[in-house]
Amino acid sequence: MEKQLKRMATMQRIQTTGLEVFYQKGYFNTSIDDILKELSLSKGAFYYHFQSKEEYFISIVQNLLFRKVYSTLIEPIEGQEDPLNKIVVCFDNALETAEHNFLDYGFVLSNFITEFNGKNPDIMNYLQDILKVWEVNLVTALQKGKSDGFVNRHIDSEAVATYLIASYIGIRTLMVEGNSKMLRYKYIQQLRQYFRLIEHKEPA
Amino acid sequence: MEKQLKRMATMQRIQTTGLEVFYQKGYFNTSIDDILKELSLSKGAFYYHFQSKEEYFISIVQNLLFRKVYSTLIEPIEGQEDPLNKIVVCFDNALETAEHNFLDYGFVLSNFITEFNGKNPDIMNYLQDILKVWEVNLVTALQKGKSDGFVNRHIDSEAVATYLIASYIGIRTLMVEGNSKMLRYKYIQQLRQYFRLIEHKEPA
DNA sequence: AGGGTAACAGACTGAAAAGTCTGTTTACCC
DNA sequence: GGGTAAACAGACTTTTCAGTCTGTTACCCT
Repeated sequence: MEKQLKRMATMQRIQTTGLEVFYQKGYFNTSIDDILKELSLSKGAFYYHFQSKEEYFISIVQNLLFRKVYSTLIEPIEGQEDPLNKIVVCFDNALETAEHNFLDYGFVLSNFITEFNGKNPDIMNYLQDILKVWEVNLVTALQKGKSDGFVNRHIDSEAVATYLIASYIGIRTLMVEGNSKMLRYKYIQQLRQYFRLIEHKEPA
Repeated sequence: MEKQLKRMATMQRIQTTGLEVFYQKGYFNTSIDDILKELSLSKGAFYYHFQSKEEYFISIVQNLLFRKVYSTLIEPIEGQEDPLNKIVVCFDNALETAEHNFLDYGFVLSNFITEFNGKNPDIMNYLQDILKVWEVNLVTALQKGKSDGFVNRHIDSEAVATYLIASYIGIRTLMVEGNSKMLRYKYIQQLRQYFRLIEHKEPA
Protein backbone atom coordinates (compact mmCIF):
# COMPACT_ATOMS: atom_id res chain seq x y z
CA MET A 1 0.00 0.00 0.00
CA GLU A 2 3.01 2.24 0.08
CA LYS A 3 2.66 2.82 -3.64
CA GLN A 4 -0.72 4.41 -3.17
CA LEU A 5 0.79 6.77 -0.64
CA LYS A 6 3.65 7.66 -2.89
CA ARG A 7 1.28 8.27 -5.75
CA MET A 8 -0.81 10.61 -3.64
CA ALA A 9 2.29 12.33 -2.32
CA THR A 10 3.76 13.12 -5.73
CA MET A 11 0.42 14.23 -7.11
CA GLN A 12 0.07 16.56 -4.15
CA ARG A 13 3.58 17.81 -4.69
CA ILE A 14 2.95 18.50 -8.38
CA GLN A 15 -0.31 20.27 -7.59
CA THR A 16 1.08 22.40 -4.79
CA THR A 17 4.01 23.85 -6.69
CA GLY A 18 1.81 24.05 -9.77
CA LEU A 19 -0.56 26.41 -7.97
CA GLU A 20 2.33 28.58 -6.86
CA VAL A 21 3.91 28.82 -10.28
CA PHE A 22 0.59 29.34 -12.07
CA TYR A 23 -0.16 32.12 -9.63
CA GLN A 24 3.21 33.78 -10.07
CA LYS A 25 3.50 33.52 -13.83
CA GLY A 26 -0.09 33.01 -14.97
CA TYR A 27 -1.51 29.88 -16.56
CA PHE A 28 -0.78 30.68 -20.19
CA ASN A 29 2.66 32.03 -19.43
CA THR A 30 3.91 28.98 -17.53
CA SER A 31 4.99 25.85 -19.28
CA ILE A 32 4.76 22.40 -17.80
CA ASP A 33 8.54 22.37 -18.02
CA ASP A 34 8.69 25.39 -15.73
CA ILE A 35 6.84 23.47 -13.05
CA LEU A 36 8.82 20.28 -13.62
CA LYS A 37 12.06 22.19 -13.34
CA GLU A 38 10.93 23.48 -9.96
CA LEU A 39 10.07 19.93 -8.94
CA SER A 40 13.11 18.24 -10.51
CA LEU A 41 10.68 15.89 -12.16
CA SER A 42 10.38 14.54 -15.68
CA LYS A 43 7.71 14.89 -18.31
CA GLY A 44 7.07 11.20 -18.17
CA ALA A 45 6.21 11.46 -14.50
CA PHE A 46 3.86 14.37 -15.07
CA TYR A 47 1.92 12.87 -17.93
CA TYR A 48 1.73 9.60 -16.06
CA HIS A 49 -0.31 11.34 -13.36
CA PHE A 50 -2.21 13.92 -15.40
CA GLN A 51 -3.80 13.77 -18.83
CA SER A 52 -3.18 17.34 -19.93
CA LYS A 53 -2.25 20.79 -18.71
CA GLU A 54 -5.92 21.73 -18.55
CA GLU A 55 -7.05 18.66 -16.61
CA TYR A 56 -4.12 19.23 -14.28
CA PHE A 57 -5.12 22.83 -13.66
CA ILE A 58 -8.75 21.89 -12.98
CA SER A 59 -7.61 19.34 -10.42
CA ILE A 60 -5.60 22.07 -8.70
CA VAL A 61 -8.61 24.37 -8.64
CA GLN A 62 -10.96 21.77 -7.25
CA ASN A 63 -8.63 20.20 -4.75
CA LEU A 64 -6.26 22.88 -3.55
CA LEU A 65 -7.76 26.24 -4.35
CA PHE A 66 -11.29 25.49 -3.25
CA ARG A 67 -10.19 24.06 0.08
CA LYS A 68 -7.87 26.96 0.75
CA VAL A 69 -10.43 29.64 -0.06
CA TYR A 70 -12.85 27.83 2.17
CA SER A 71 -10.53 27.49 5.14
CA THR A 72 -9.14 31.02 4.99
CA LEU A 73 -12.10 33.13 3.87
CA ILE A 74 -15.29 31.23 4.58
CA GLU A 75 -14.84 28.98 7.60
CA PRO A 76 -13.63 31.73 9.98
CA ILE A 77 -16.94 33.55 9.51
CA GLU A 78 -19.30 30.62 9.23
CA GLY A 79 -21.73 30.26 12.11
CA GLN A 80 -19.99 32.90 14.21
CA GLU A 81 -21.85 35.60 16.07
CA ASP A 82 -21.10 39.22 15.31
CA PRO A 83 -20.35 38.55 11.61
CA LEU A 84 -19.25 42.11 10.84
CA ASN A 85 -16.29 42.03 13.19
CA LYS A 86 -15.46 38.53 12.08
CA ILE A 87 -15.41 39.67 8.47
CA VAL A 88 -13.11 42.58 9.25
CA VAL A 89 -10.70 40.32 11.15
CA CYS A 90 -10.83 37.66 8.46
CA PHE A 91 -10.18 40.10 5.61
CA ASP A 92 -7.44 41.79 7.59
CA ASN A 93 -5.71 38.48 8.21
CA ALA A 94 -5.92 37.55 4.56
CA LEU A 95 -4.49 40.92 3.55
CA GLU A 96 -1.70 40.48 6.07
CA THR A 97 -0.57 37.23 4.51
CA ALA A 98 -0.76 38.99 1.16
CA GLU A 99 1.40 41.79 2.53
CA HIS A 100 4.15 39.30 3.24
CA ASN A 101 3.86 37.95 -0.29
CA PHE A 102 2.43 34.64 0.81
CA LEU A 103 -0.36 33.07 -1.15
CA ASP A 104 -3.66 34.86 -0.61
CA TYR A 105 -6.13 32.42 -2.11
CA GLY A 106 -8.92 34.94 -2.59
CA PHE A 107 -6.55 36.86 -4.82
CA VAL A 108 -5.36 33.74 -6.58
CA LEU A 109 -8.97 32.99 -7.38
CA SER A 110 -9.70 36.45 -8.78
CA ASN A 111 -6.48 36.37 -10.79
CA PHE A 112 -7.50 33.15 -12.48
CA ILE A 113 -11.00 34.46 -13.13
CA THR A 114 -9.45 37.44 -14.86
CA GLU A 115 -7.10 35.26 -16.86
CA PHE A 116 -9.66 32.71 -18.06
CA ASN A 117 -12.50 35.13 -18.68
CA GLY A 118 -13.76 34.61 -22.22
CA LYS A 119 -11.14 31.97 -22.95
CA ASN A 120 -12.13 28.76 -21.23
CA PRO A 121 -15.78 28.53 -20.12
CA ASP A 122 -15.16 25.14 -18.57
CA ILE A 123 -12.50 26.36 -16.17
CA MET A 124 -14.45 29.56 -15.60
CA ASN A 125 -17.33 27.54 -14.20
CA TYR A 126 -15.12 25.83 -11.64
CA LEU A 127 -13.74 29.20 -10.55
CA GLN A 128 -17.13 30.89 -10.42
CA ASP A 129 -18.41 28.05 -8.28
CA ILE A 130 -15.89 28.87 -5.59
CA LEU A 131 -16.93 32.49 -5.76
CA LYS A 132 -20.56 31.51 -5.34
CA VAL A 133 -19.82 29.42 -2.27
CA TRP A 134 -18.04 32.40 -0.78
CA GLU A 135 -20.92 34.72 -1.56
CA VAL A 136 -23.61 32.38 -0.28
CA ASN A 137 -21.78 31.93 3.00
CA LEU A 138 -21.40 35.67 3.45
CA VAL A 139 -25.11 36.15 2.83
CA THR A 140 -25.93 33.42 5.36
CA ALA A 141 -23.65 35.00 7.93
CA LEU A 142 -25.27 38.40 7.42
CA GLN A 143 -28.75 36.97 7.73
CA LYS A 144 -27.81 35.16 10.91
CA GLY A 145 -26.36 38.46 12.10
CA LYS A 146 -29.77 40.03 11.61
CA SER A 147 -31.45 37.35 13.73
CA ASP A 148 -28.83 37.68 16.43
CA GLY A 149 -29.24 41.45 16.57
CA PHE A 150 -25.81 42.34 15.21
CA VAL A 151 -26.83 43.46 11.75
CA ASN A 152 -29.36 46.04 10.66
CA ARG A 153 -32.50 44.30 9.42
CA HIS A 154 -33.03 46.74 6.57
CA ILE A 155 -29.86 46.03 4.63
CA ASP A 156 -29.78 43.96 1.45
CA SER A 157 -27.58 41.02 2.47
CA GLU A 158 -26.83 39.94 -1.07
CA ALA A 159 -25.84 43.41 -2.16
CA VAL A 160 -23.60 43.79 0.87
CA ALA A 161 -21.99 40.41 0.21
CA THR A 162 -21.16 41.22 -3.40
CA TYR A 163 -19.94 44.66 -2.40
CA LEU A 164 -17.65 43.07 0.18
CA ILE A 165 -16.21 40.54 -2.23
CA ALA A 166 -15.78 43.19 -4.90
CA SER A 167 -13.95 45.56 -2.60
CA TYR A 168 -11.72 42.76 -1.33
CA ILE A 169 -10.77 41.56 -4.77
CA GLY A 170 -10.22 45.12 -5.87
CA ILE A 171 -7.94 46.10 -3.03
CA ARG A 172 -5.88 42.99 -3.61
CA THR A 173 -5.44 43.95 -7.23
CA LEU A 174 -4.22 47.36 -6.14
CA MET A 175 -1.88 45.84 -3.55
CA VAL A 176 0.38 44.42 -6.23
CA GLU A 177 2.26 47.69 -6.29
CA GLY A 178 4.65 48.57 -3.50
CA ASN A 179 2.87 50.19 -0.56
CA SER A 180 0.55 47.33 0.26
CA LYS A 181 0.76 48.01 3.98
CA MET A 182 -0.75 51.47 3.56
CA LEU A 183 -3.41 50.14 1.21
CA ARG A 184 -4.39 47.47 3.70
CA TYR A 185 -4.70 50.08 6.43
CA LYS A 186 -6.81 52.40 4.29
CA TYR A 187 -9.03 49.57 3.18
CA ILE A 188 -9.77 48.22 6.64
CA GLN A 189 -10.43 51.76 7.82
CA GLN A 190 -13.04 52.34 5.13
CA LEU A 191 -14.50 48.89 5.60
CA ARG A 192 -15.14 49.75 9.25
CA GLN A 193 -16.74 53.01 8.14
CA TYR A 194 -18.97 51.15 5.74
CA PHE A 195 -19.98 48.68 8.44
CA ARG A 196 -21.28 51.50 10.59
CA LEU A 197 -24.22 51.64 8.22
CA ILE A 198 -24.71 47.92 8.26
CA GLU A 199 -24.60 47.23 11.97
CA HIS A 200 -27.66 47.12 14.13
CA LYS A 201 -28.54 50.45 15.67
CA GLU A 202 -29.62 50.12 19.28
CA PRO A 203 -32.83 52.07 19.76
CA ALA A 204 -31.63 54.89 22.02
CA MET B 1 2.27 64.72 -46.82
CA GLU B 2 -0.34 62.07 -47.45
CA LYS B 3 2.14 59.41 -46.49
CA GLN B 4 2.40 60.79 -43.00
CA LEU B 5 -1.36 60.59 -42.68
CA LYS B 6 -1.45 57.05 -43.95
CA ARG B 7 1.28 56.04 -41.57
CA MET B 8 -0.63 57.50 -38.65
CA ALA B 9 -3.84 55.89 -39.83
CA THR B 10 -2.44 52.36 -40.07
CA MET B 11 -0.60 52.68 -36.77
CA GLN B 12 -3.86 53.78 -35.16
CA ARG B 13 -5.64 50.88 -36.80
CA ILE B 14 -3.10 48.36 -35.57
CA GLN B 15 -3.20 49.80 -32.06
CA THR B 16 -6.98 49.95 -31.84
CA THR B 17 -7.68 46.37 -32.80
CA GLY B 18 -4.62 45.33 -30.83
CA LEU B 19 -6.14 46.71 -27.64
CA GLU B 20 -9.36 44.85 -28.32
CA VAL B 21 -7.71 41.53 -29.01
CA PHE B 22 -5.27 41.85 -26.11
CA TYR B 23 -8.20 42.59 -23.85
CA GLN B 24 -10.24 39.66 -25.10
CA LYS B 25 -7.51 37.04 -25.17
CA GLY B 26 -4.87 38.45 -22.85
CA TYR B 27 -1.41 39.65 -23.84
CA PHE B 28 0.44 36.37 -23.51
CA ASN B 29 -2.31 34.39 -25.12
CA THR B 30 -2.59 36.49 -28.28
CA SER B 31 -0.12 36.22 -31.08
CA ILE B 32 0.79 39.02 -33.40
CA ASP B 33 -0.66 36.83 -36.13
CA ASP B 34 -4.02 36.88 -34.36
CA ILE B 35 -4.12 40.65 -34.57
CA LEU B 36 -2.82 40.73 -38.14
CA LYS B 37 -5.46 38.24 -39.20
CA GLU B 38 -8.12 40.57 -37.78
CA LEU B 39 -6.54 43.45 -39.68
CA SER B 40 -5.82 41.54 -42.90
CA LEU B 41 -2.30 42.86 -42.65
CA SER B 42 1.09 41.25 -43.06
CA LYS B 43 3.93 40.71 -40.67
CA GLY B 44 6.11 42.95 -42.76
CA ALA B 45 3.70 45.80 -42.25
CA PHE B 46 3.54 45.27 -38.52
CA TYR B 47 7.27 45.10 -37.92
CA TYR B 48 7.76 48.06 -40.18
CA HIS B 49 5.76 50.19 -37.74
CA PHE B 50 6.66 48.56 -34.42
CA GLN B 51 9.91 47.14 -33.11
CA SER B 52 8.53 44.32 -30.99
CA LYS B 53 5.39 42.97 -29.39
CA GLU B 54 6.34 44.62 -26.12
CA GLU B 55 7.10 48.05 -27.57
CA TYR B 56 3.83 47.78 -29.49
CA PHE B 57 1.88 47.01 -26.34
CA ILE B 58 3.47 49.88 -24.44
CA SER B 59 2.50 52.26 -27.23
CA ILE B 60 -1.07 51.04 -26.94
CA VAL B 61 -1.06 51.60 -23.19
CA GLN B 62 0.37 55.08 -23.40
CA ASN B 63 -1.59 56.29 -26.38
CA LEU B 64 -4.92 54.55 -26.33
CA LEU B 65 -5.52 53.18 -22.86
CA PHE B 66 -4.36 56.21 -20.94
CA ARG B 67 -6.47 58.60 -22.99
CA LYS B 68 -9.54 56.41 -22.73
CA VAL B 69 -9.28 55.94 -18.98
CA TYR B 70 -8.84 59.66 -18.66
CA SER B 71 -11.81 60.62 -20.82
CA THR B 72 -14.22 58.08 -19.36
CA LEU B 73 -13.27 57.89 -15.68
CA ILE B 74 -11.34 61.02 -14.76
CA GLU B 75 -12.49 63.93 -16.89
CA PRO B 76 -16.23 63.61 -16.06
CA ILE B 77 -15.43 64.20 -12.39
CA GLU B 78 -12.60 66.69 -12.69
CA GLY B 79 -13.43 70.16 -11.41
CA GLN B 80 -17.12 69.41 -11.02
CA GLU B 81 -19.12 70.40 -7.99
CA ASP B 82 -20.85 67.71 -5.97
CA PRO B 83 -18.16 65.08 -6.67
CA LEU B 84 -20.00 62.24 -4.95
CA ASN B 85 -22.95 62.30 -7.31
CA LYS B 86 -20.62 62.78 -10.25
CA ILE B 87 -18.66 59.71 -9.20
CA VAL B 88 -21.80 57.61 -8.91
CA VAL B 89 -22.99 58.70 -12.35
CA CYS B 90 -19.56 58.19 -13.87
CA PHE B 91 -19.14 54.70 -12.41
CA ASP B 92 -22.66 53.76 -13.38
CA ASN B 93 -22.07 54.87 -16.97
CA ALA B 94 -18.86 52.89 -17.14
CA LEU B 95 -20.58 49.80 -15.77
CA GLU B 96 -23.37 50.24 -18.28
CA THR B 97 -20.97 50.10 -21.22
CA ALA B 98 -19.44 47.05 -19.57
CA GLU B 99 -22.88 45.49 -19.30
CA HIS B 100 -23.25 45.67 -23.07
CA ASN B 101 -19.85 44.04 -23.48
CA PHE B 102 -18.22 47.17 -24.84
CA LEU B 103 -14.74 48.09 -23.75
CA ASP B 104 -14.66 49.39 -20.20
CA TYR B 105 -11.19 50.85 -19.98
CA GLY B 106 -10.98 50.82 -16.21
CA PHE B 107 -11.46 47.08 -16.39
CA VAL B 108 -9.02 46.72 -19.25
CA LEU B 109 -6.47 48.50 -17.10
CA SER B 110 -7.01 46.26 -14.08
CA ASN B 111 -6.91 43.16 -16.28
CA PHE B 112 -3.52 44.10 -17.62
CA ILE B 113 -2.24 44.93 -14.15
CA THR B 114 -3.27 41.46 -13.05
CA GLU B 115 -1.68 39.87 -16.08
CA PHE B 116 1.67 41.65 -15.90
CA ASN B 117 2.05 41.59 -12.15
CA GLY B 118 5.44 40.09 -11.31
CA LYS B 119 6.24 39.44 -14.95
CA ASN B 120 7.18 42.71 -16.57
CA PRO B 121 8.08 45.57 -14.20
CA ASP B 122 8.54 47.92 -17.13
CA ILE B 123 4.99 47.55 -18.40
CA MET B 124 3.69 47.45 -14.83
CA ASN B 125 5.02 50.95 -14.28
CA TYR B 126 3.15 52.35 -17.26
CA LEU B 127 -0.06 50.72 -16.02
CA GLN B 128 0.41 51.84 -12.43
CA ASP B 129 0.98 55.38 -13.66
CA ILE B 130 -2.51 55.46 -15.12
CA LEU B 131 -3.89 54.17 -11.85
CA LYS B 132 -2.07 56.91 -9.96
CA VAL B 133 -3.47 59.63 -12.19
CA TRP B 134 -6.94 58.25 -11.54
CA GLU B 135 -6.37 58.15 -7.79
CA VAL B 136 -4.86 61.62 -7.59
CA ASN B 137 -7.77 63.11 -9.48
CA LEU B 138 -10.28 61.41 -7.21
CA VAL B 139 -8.47 62.77 -4.16
CA THR B 140 -8.45 66.25 -5.67
CA ALA B 141 -12.15 66.04 -6.43
CA LEU B 142 -12.92 64.94 -2.88
CA GLN B 143 -10.84 67.74 -1.39
CA LYS B 144 -12.56 70.28 -3.59
CA GLY B 145 -15.84 68.73 -2.44
CA LYS B 146 -14.83 69.48 1.12
CA SER B 147 -14.17 73.14 0.29
CA ASP B 148 -17.43 73.44 -1.58
CA GLY B 149 -19.40 71.94 1.29
CA PHE B 150 -20.40 68.70 -0.42
CA VAL B 151 -18.07 66.35 1.37
CA ASN B 152 -17.59 65.73 5.07
CA ARG B 153 -14.38 67.42 6.21
CA HIS B 154 -13.42 64.57 8.51
CA ILE B 155 -13.03 61.85 5.92
CA ASP B 156 -9.66 60.59 4.68
CA SER B 157 -9.76 61.51 0.99
CA GLU B 158 -6.96 59.18 0.01
CA ALA B 159 -8.49 56.22 1.78
CA VAL B 160 -11.85 56.92 0.17
CA ALA B 161 -10.25 57.22 -3.26
CA THR B 162 -8.46 53.87 -3.00
CA TYR B 163 -11.57 52.26 -1.58
CA LEU B 164 -13.56 53.57 -4.54
CA ILE B 165 -11.09 52.35 -7.12
CA ALA B 166 -10.80 49.00 -5.37
CA SER B 167 -14.54 48.45 -5.27
CA TYR B 168 -14.92 49.47 -8.90
CA ILE B 169 -12.19 47.15 -10.11
CA GLY B 170 -13.58 44.39 -7.95
CA ILE B 171 -17.15 44.65 -9.16
CA ARG B 172 -15.96 44.64 -12.73
CA THR B 173 -14.06 41.43 -12.10
CA LEU B 174 -17.22 39.89 -10.71
CA MET B 175 -19.27 41.13 -13.66
CA VAL B 176 -17.56 38.76 -16.04
CA GLU B 177 -20.12 36.12 -15.14
CA GLY B 178 -23.67 36.31 -16.46
CA ASN B 179 -25.84 38.53 -14.32
CA SER B 180 -23.88 41.73 -14.69
CA LYS B 181 -27.01 43.85 -14.68
CA MET B 182 -27.93 42.74 -11.19
CA LEU B 183 -24.36 43.20 -9.98
CA ARG B 184 -24.27 46.72 -11.31
CA TYR B 185 -27.52 47.53 -9.54
CA LYS B 186 -26.31 46.08 -6.24
CA TYR B 187 -23.00 47.87 -6.50
CA ILE B 188 -24.46 51.31 -7.19
CA GLN B 189 -26.92 50.80 -4.37
CA GLN B 190 -24.15 50.04 -1.87
CA LEU B 191 -21.99 52.82 -3.24
CA ARG B 192 -24.79 55.27 -2.50
CA GLN B 193 -25.06 53.81 1.01
CA TYR B 194 -21.35 54.27 1.52
CA PHE B 195 -21.51 57.85 0.31
CA ARG B 196 -24.00 58.69 3.03
CA LEU B 197 -21.10 58.57 5.43
CA ILE B 198 -18.90 60.66 3.22
CA GLU B 199 -21.25 63.48 2.35
CA HIS B 200 -21.40 66.69 4.28
CA LYS B 201 -23.89 66.64 7.10
CA GLU B 202 -25.80 69.89 7.43
CA PRO B 203 -25.70 71.00 11.05
CA ALA B 204 -29.31 70.55 12.07
C1' DA C 1 8.24 60.09 -66.58
C1' DG C 2 11.21 57.71 -63.82
C1' DG C 3 14.24 57.11 -59.91
C1' DG C 4 13.86 56.56 -55.03
C1' DT C 5 11.91 55.61 -50.76
C1' DA C 6 8.11 54.59 -47.74
C1' DA C 7 4.71 50.97 -46.96
C1' DC C 8 3.60 46.48 -47.21
C1' DA C 9 3.65 41.13 -48.52
C1' DG C 10 4.88 36.73 -47.14
C1' DA C 11 8.22 32.98 -46.98
C1' DC C 12 11.67 31.64 -43.64
C1' DT C 13 14.23 30.78 -39.03
C1' DG C 14 14.92 29.53 -34.43
C1' DA C 15 13.13 28.81 -30.09
C1' DA C 16 9.67 27.20 -27.01
C1' DA C 17 6.09 24.37 -25.53
C1' DA C 18 2.37 20.50 -25.25
C1' DG C 19 2.09 16.06 -25.68
C1' DT C 20 4.05 11.15 -27.15
C1' DC C 21 6.75 7.14 -26.83
C1' DT C 22 10.20 4.05 -25.65
C1' DG C 23 13.18 2.69 -22.26
C1' DT C 24 14.60 2.29 -17.21
C1' DT C 25 14.07 2.01 -12.26
C1' DT C 26 11.53 0.83 -8.13
C1' DA C 27 8.39 -1.46 -5.27
C1' DC C 28 5.34 -5.41 -4.56
C1' DC C 29 3.91 -10.36 -4.67
C1' DC C 30 4.59 -15.18 -4.86
C1' DG D 1 14.94 -13.80 -6.15
C1' DG D 2 12.56 -13.22 -10.28
C1' DG D 3 8.42 -11.70 -12.70
C1' DT D 4 5.25 -7.79 -13.11
C1' DA D 5 3.28 -3.54 -13.14
C1' DA D 6 3.54 1.03 -11.32
C1' DA D 7 6.39 5.21 -11.36
C1' DC D 8 9.48 7.81 -13.63
C1' DA D 9 13.30 9.52 -17.21
C1' DG D 10 14.15 11.91 -21.24
C1' DA D 11 14.61 12.07 -26.22
C1' DC D 12 11.48 13.12 -29.97
C1' DT D 13 7.48 15.18 -32.73
C1' DT D 14 4.49 18.72 -34.08
C1' DT D 15 2.70 23.10 -33.66
C1' DT D 16 2.90 27.84 -32.66
C1' DC D 17 4.90 32.13 -32.39
C1' DA D 18 8.20 36.28 -32.36
C1' DG D 19 11.10 38.23 -35.18
C1' DT D 20 13.93 38.48 -39.87
C1' DC D 21 14.71 39.15 -44.60
C1' DT D 22 14.05 39.64 -49.30
C1' DG D 23 11.04 41.01 -52.70
C1' DT D 24 7.05 43.97 -54.45
C1' DT D 25 3.81 47.87 -54.77
C1' DA D 26 2.44 52.67 -54.19
C1' DC D 27 3.48 57.29 -53.71
C1' DC D 28 6.37 61.47 -54.08
C1' DC D 29 9.60 64.70 -55.93
C1' DT D 30 12.04 66.80 -59.50
